[in-house]
Amino acid sequence: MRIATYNVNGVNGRLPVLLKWLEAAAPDVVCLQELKAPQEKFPEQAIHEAGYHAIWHGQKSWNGVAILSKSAEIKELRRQLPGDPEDEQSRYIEAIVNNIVIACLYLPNGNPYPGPKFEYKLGWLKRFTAHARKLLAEDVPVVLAGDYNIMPTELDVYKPERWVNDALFREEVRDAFKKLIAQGFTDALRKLHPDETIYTFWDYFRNAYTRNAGLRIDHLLLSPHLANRLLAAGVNHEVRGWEKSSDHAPTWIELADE
DNA sequence: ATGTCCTCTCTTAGAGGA
Repeated sequence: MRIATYNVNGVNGRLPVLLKWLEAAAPDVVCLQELKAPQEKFPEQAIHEAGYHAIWHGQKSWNGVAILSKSAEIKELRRQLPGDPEDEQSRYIEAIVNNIVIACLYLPNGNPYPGPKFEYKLGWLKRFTAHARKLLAEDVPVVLAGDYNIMPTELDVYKPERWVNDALFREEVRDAFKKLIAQGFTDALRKLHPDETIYTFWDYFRNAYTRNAGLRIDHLLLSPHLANRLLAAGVNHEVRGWEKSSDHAPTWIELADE
């Protein structure tokens, strides 16, 4: 079973790229972020015609998350991160697919640092960590997949020294990621490729992709059950080179059948 | 500071976000 996460950066603007990738990679489950589309503008029909069921939580202009599934039923659990009823940003959706809890998240960017956006990011991380702890306590298989907007270590940044005061790499944010992991989650790509340079994002500016000036900010974290089933993990980095591509590349894992 | 590309609007240019 293959599960992928992909920040599409505009689900309608990137629809040809998304469909081309879905056909080529044929993942079983997909978490999408940055739909940048209101609920009613999600390209439901095109996704269905590509062979996928879908649930999504849209928002005008920004954010927006979706879960796609090729064959298995999607049973929605929630479409909001618990802990703040005031939070109206569409950044979280959660469902059961194939007996696995799939949490699809789009963590706040948090720039500029310091400021209210950075504080919002830290608050979101705190709520997310608490919710992830609850999921673990339920003792069910869980994947936390999405755009975390966090480079966990220096290995995940092309030039770490330039990013120390950026909200994607600030110490507070990396510490929060460590705490999340320490609860019992496994960073799937790092487990299988501990020393490799792996990026999932390349800025549109300054030919970042051709220079391979990238960041690893899209992650799939696995509960202990699933970490034992992990067979392979990688990035479809070539997708980033396609015309009219998102600035992210799809990131995936392969799990053994039970 | 800048670069690029998305979406939306007091729309065909500029703002805001990443």
